[in-house]
Amino acid sequence: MSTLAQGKADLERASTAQKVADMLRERVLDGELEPGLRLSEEAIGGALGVSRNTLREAFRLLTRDRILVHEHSRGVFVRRPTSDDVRDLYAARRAIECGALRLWNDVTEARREAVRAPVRQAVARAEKNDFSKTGTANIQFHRGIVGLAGSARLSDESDRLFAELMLAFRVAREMDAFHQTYLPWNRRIVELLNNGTVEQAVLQLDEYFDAAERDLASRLSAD
Amino acid sequence: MSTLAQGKADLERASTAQKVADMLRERVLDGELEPGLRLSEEAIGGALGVSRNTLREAFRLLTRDRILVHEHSRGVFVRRPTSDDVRDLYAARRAIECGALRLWNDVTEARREAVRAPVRQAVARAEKNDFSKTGTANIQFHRGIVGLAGSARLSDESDRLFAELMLAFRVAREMDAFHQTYLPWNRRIVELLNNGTVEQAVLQLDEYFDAAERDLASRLSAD
DNA sequence: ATCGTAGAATCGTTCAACAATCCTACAAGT
DNA sequence: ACTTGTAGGATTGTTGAACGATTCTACGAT
Repeated sequence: MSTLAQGKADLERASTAQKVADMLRERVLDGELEPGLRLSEEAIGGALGVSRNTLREAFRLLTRDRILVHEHSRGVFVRRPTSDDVRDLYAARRAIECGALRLWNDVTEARREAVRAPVRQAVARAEKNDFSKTGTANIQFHRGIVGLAGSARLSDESDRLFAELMLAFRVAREMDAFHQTYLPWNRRIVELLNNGTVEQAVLQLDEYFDAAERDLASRLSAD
Repeated sequence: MSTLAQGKADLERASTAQKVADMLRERVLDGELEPGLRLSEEAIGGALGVSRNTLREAFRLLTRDRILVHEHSRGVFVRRPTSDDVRDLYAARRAIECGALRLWNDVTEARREAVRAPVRQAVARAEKNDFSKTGTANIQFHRGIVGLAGSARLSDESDRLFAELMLAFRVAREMDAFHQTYLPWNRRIVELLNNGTVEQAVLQLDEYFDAAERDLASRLSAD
């Protein structure tokens, strides 16, 4: 049954615009297309071999994800988050994740494990001096927290917030070092959760956001 | 300054696709276009005097807002929320609004007033047996709660959730009566907040979501 | 140095066309 | 009666070209 559902999902993923959007999203998040860069319809469309109309549909999709910004009669640009954007992003995450973490005792064990596992793995890698996937591990931890709420819509929106935050990290040029700093924090939160002191964990998460926001915002405003 | 910013916003609001999307959104939320209805590109485009490509851009915008659903090679349809959708929507609202309400003591007085005012007005109208705007008042109350978080992104996403919920109400055919039922609840929450017992208010809000979700979901599944 | 303007480049929108896909209805077989 | 197969029509997906509208660039005037 699940394989059939998967197959159906694959089939539905046709749409040229969707594929173009996926490719562009990857390029942006990988850093090949730098924040602030303008994406010419003619240039990109020609390079990818799709028509202008189709490309514009792809642009719309990425604008929804806040990866691109659209300026009327000027074109689309790779988003370049400001310190105000960072403030807004962390305000959203604070409400969402603290609200979700509060539900810790009401959810299935599988959902709780989705929070613990990324931290456990990150700790294991750190002990072997392997800091390669430290960025994605941190994000997995927070995705797990959002997942506690049990809403696909909320998880999707959070993914968009994370993607936008990745752009901010790129502008601040502090991607890896940044995530690395906050592994101890994640670890402490998981310990508090395992001890059953959920309210304490929420407060700790709140403090994490304070610190992270200040750190990132200062690097951006200095620019 | 604010008038200049307003003027700029008006100028930027050009875009035919945007205007078409706004018109269609209104028609759907007013109930002229019923949930489940298929929107033919040719028919709608002809009636509104816009080309197919422009109309398709408008469709994309409304798909982002979850007002329409797009099925590959089949067209776009007015969304028809299921009981699973309702479950997901309330799960998202629970996390967001409970997370935001938690911040009651940390925000400006203006933000707190945006929560109190809608309830006060609704109470005043109810005493005069005026139940005309009871629906929008309830939504304004919850918009105020989300606003406590201070994130434009979160408020925008919440508006999308509210719009989707309006569609669910329409399917359940219980729009006004539904909102009316929950005015006492809102009132109690505001009282708890004014008493300084924020944690109590959060719990009360949580219960409200439980009751509202059960109520609406049962009406949908019966259909 | 500031301002204004002509020209180039690019976007916004429309139109027409064709391939790909879906829906409908009807015929054939069990 | 129920499923299966198959044509035909209708609708969507995508392309390409075209033209007015807007923005950008560079050059010259004050």
